[in-house]
Amino acid sequence: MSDIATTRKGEIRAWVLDRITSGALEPSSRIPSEHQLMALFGVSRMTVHSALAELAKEGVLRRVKGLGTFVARPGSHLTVVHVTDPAEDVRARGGAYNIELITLEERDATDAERHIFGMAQHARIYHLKAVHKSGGVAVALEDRLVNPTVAPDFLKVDFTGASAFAHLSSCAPFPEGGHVIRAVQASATDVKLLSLKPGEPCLEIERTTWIETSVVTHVKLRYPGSAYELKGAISRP
Amino acid sequence: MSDIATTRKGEIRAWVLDRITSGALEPSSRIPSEHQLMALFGVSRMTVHSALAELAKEGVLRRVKGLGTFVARPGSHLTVVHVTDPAEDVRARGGAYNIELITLEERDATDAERHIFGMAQHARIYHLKAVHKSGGVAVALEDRLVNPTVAPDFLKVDFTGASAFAHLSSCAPFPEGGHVIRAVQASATDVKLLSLKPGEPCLEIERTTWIETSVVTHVKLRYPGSAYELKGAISRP
DNA sequence: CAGTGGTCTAGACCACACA
DNA sequence: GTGTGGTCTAGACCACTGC
Repeated sequence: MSDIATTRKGEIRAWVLDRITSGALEPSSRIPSEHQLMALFGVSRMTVHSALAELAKEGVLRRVKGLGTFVARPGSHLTVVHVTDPAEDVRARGGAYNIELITLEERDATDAERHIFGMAQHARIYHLKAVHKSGGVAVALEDRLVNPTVAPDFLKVDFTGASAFAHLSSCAPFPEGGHVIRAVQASATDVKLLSLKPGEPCLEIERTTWIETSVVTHVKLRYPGSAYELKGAISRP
Repeated sequence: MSDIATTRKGEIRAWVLDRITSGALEPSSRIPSEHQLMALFGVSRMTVHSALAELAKEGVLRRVKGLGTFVARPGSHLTVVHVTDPAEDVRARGGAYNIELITLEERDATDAERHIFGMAQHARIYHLKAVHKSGGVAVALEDRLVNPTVAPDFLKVDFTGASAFAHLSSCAPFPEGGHVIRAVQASATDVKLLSLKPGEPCLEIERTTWIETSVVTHVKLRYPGSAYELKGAISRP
């Protein structure tokens, strides 16, 4: 038995999950229909539906209208990482945060940048480049492009107090996006700005976020490999 | 307007999301109660509840019994990565997959390993170390510990056909777990086994999964930084 | 056609927070 | 107490699948 099921919905959830983990229900096999579970548990159909819909949303089941409910193929678990804000990271660890601005400007977007943002020719763009420091020690290098349409006040932000991340979160809360995580060798610039040893590995996170159809921001964060790890959980939320 | 809302639930979702993204609803502010939205949209309470519960599960809203429904604080987006199986990765890319076993044994667990697995003294453990190859080229180094209690047949698996990941997925589907992603410098062993240039950065993924209270497996995967990226999406699922 | 899941209704009882 | 969200019921109509 897995959960302490106090509700009828919880009972059904637990029943299904137990039968999967115990092997009684194989991947891709069909589970009883809502009507059958209704009779089995003596509950209304809405209750059964709610339990199964929840499990489907969590990726445990796959439901097909007109066909039935099936155990999802495992093999592609979901790993969740909290998207990080270097400024918050430092503060959460109790460090004395400060930022060293390298670039903060409005300029013409390059072809590649216009492509990322889906902008027309001669579009303008905001560009921030900065080093985040904890107690004077560099912990991350941020290189960020911002869409002026979405965050018109970006250049006026006082980055010593509010981070770019926080400001953009208020302009465009709950964005969608994509990201790439990779290990790279530190460039000469990285070595200088992050005070690294030459050739030291860095963890790079490249992230593009958008809301509706407007790309909000594109950012590359580079962390010293020796001092930074990305932690997360594997879950069915 | 954000979604093409064809259902009443979708209408309510879209209404709430629009009012958040447009700034009409600030973070932490209260949104109308289920009864108020019921009257506003002319729908039953279950429909309103379903829409709001969904948004709460996605992290957009925070609901407190007896108090009300509030806009969640943004600032901690969720990034989702698909947990990867090197064997599946290679096959998905159309490469000719093969595996080179380095170690596959049952042995006494070390103190550190017993601590990870929560095992008693003198416990036994399975240990797999292998290089995954695509068309003869090394793409990943796997170093895996397995709990014999959960996967007693692990040593009998034919790893040329089924991957460790797939076998464990069938023993313990939908596990929970945690993981750490980091950039490391290739060790001498890595250089040899993965045919790297000395000092080349590697992406390392360390993952521990468990089901109920049993730790199932602990694995370290090491990828050449020049050839591997971890991609994912930022989302409210 | 019968069976399935997706959605919706108009009620209900409960546990909780606040005044 | 009132108002809130969490859960549940016993129906209903619909769109879809496979036969």
